[in-house]
This record gives sequence, structure tokens and C-alpha cells, in this order.
Amino acid sequence: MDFIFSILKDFYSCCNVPVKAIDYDLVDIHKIGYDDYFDHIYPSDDIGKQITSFEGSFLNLNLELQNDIYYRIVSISKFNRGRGFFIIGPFRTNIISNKFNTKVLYKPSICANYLSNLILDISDDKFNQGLNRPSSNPYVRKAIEYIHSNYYDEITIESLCNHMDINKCYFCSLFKKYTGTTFSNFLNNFRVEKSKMLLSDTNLSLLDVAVSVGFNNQNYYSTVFKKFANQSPSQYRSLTYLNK
DNA sequence: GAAGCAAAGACATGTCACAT
DNA sequence: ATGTGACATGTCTTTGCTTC
Repeated sequence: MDFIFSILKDFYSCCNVPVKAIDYDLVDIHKIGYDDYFDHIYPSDDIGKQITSFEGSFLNLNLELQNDIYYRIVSISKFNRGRGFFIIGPFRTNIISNKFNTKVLYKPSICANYLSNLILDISDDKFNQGLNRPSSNPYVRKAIEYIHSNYYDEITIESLCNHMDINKCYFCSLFKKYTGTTFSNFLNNFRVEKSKMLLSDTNLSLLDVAVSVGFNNQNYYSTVFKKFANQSPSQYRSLTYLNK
């Protein structure tokens, strides 16, 4: 199966959001999810004419169209010989209830961040598989997949190793060998990255943010955040939230 | 009240050496 | 390559204090 198409297929099966890959000359390489309905309601062609605002860098761009319609453009140059983009969308502002039954307004950027991270994760994994890189170790890959989908729950090496039926000490050495970092470092870094989205895109308190990404207490969350981001969560929020 | 910080103790994790 | 035990190390929790 074509490399780019297999990425789109996995992405679409994960989140059911239309996605397409285009070349630098704006010609479609592949597209999935753009049926007649979407093409009629949200024309995916000539997006340039409908743009009302945009934010982000050239390689990771948010596009806002009329009527609260958003797209995210993600560079795939790393995976496609230096050429091309993914276009994810359309999607709209969403209001949902979190685990505390509090209504949270998720700005489109949080959806976009999640979706662009997802497609980059999938791309990276397939890219590494293609190169036969060590990250394709089944235990390490399973553990990373587990972190990606359960980071907000309590995760211990012991439970993970029991689940995978592998020795704990052996798993630690495997994880370090194939990722270059320890399991807890990897997990905390992932949680911090997820929390950044909540800090910049929601009005949740720091405690709620900490709990939402799997930290049991706010003090420790702040310490870990500072370690990876070189600033406190509130500093990060004040710099990013006001700019949106 | 929310957030940040520090310190101390418990215990989970990482590493090493060695065995299979 | 895989698995295990021992032990050092680092993570995490708890508590209490200060600041805004």
C-alpha cells in the first residue's frame, strides 16, 4: 500500500475526520472522507478563497473559514522526500463535558493540535517501520500506544509489564534502549505536552488540568511541567491563552 | 482560594551483574 | 536475546508555608 495513503487510512479510521495529502503545487496526492456531502457543504477545493484568518507557523497552520469552519495544515516534508502537506478538516468549535461534569469549551485549535499530533505520530511510526528502526520493538511500541490512549489514567510499569507479560527490569532496559529515555520521563513528557493544549485552549484550573492528564497532584504536576517546559504552567498559560 | 515552593520520607524505577 | 535479584537512584506524595 502506498506510504502516504496508509497514513491517511489509519488516521481516518482513528478519528473519522476527513484528511488529504497535497503536493506543493496544491494537487491532491490522496484524500479520504471527502464524500459528496462534505464537498457540497464544506468545499475542500479553493480553500484559499474562503480563508478569513489564520494562525501558526508555515509548517503547522490553522485556517479559519467562514461559519466557524477550520482546517489544519501539517507539513509532511519529513516523510515525503521534502514535499507536501496534510490538510485535516473541516471541524468546528466543540463544547463537551469533562470527567468532572464541567462544560468545557474546546477551541478548534485543541482539536487541531490533537489531530495534527495524531497524524504525525502515525507518520513517524510508519516512517520508522519503513526504515526498520528500533522503535518498532513490539513491547516498546505497545507501551507507547498504551500511553497515547491511557495517559490520563494511572499508569505504572508494573501493571503495564503484567499486561504484556514481560519482566519489569527487562522492559526498563528495552524502553531506554529503543527510545533513548526512561519510561517515566517519556510518560511525563507526553502528559506535559497534552496539558499544554488544555492550558492554552480551556479555562480549567491547574488542578483540573493536572488530573485530566494523569497527574494525581498539582504540586508534582507543576514541578514536572517546569522540568520539561522551563516555565510554570501558569506562566505558559499567560503566554499562550492571551494570544488566542 | 489558587498557585508556587521546599523538604522529608516512602516506594517505584533504573541499572548492573550475572544466569539461562 | 531474554530473564532475574539486589541495590542505588530518582520519582512521587504529603505537608506546611508563603504570595498574590
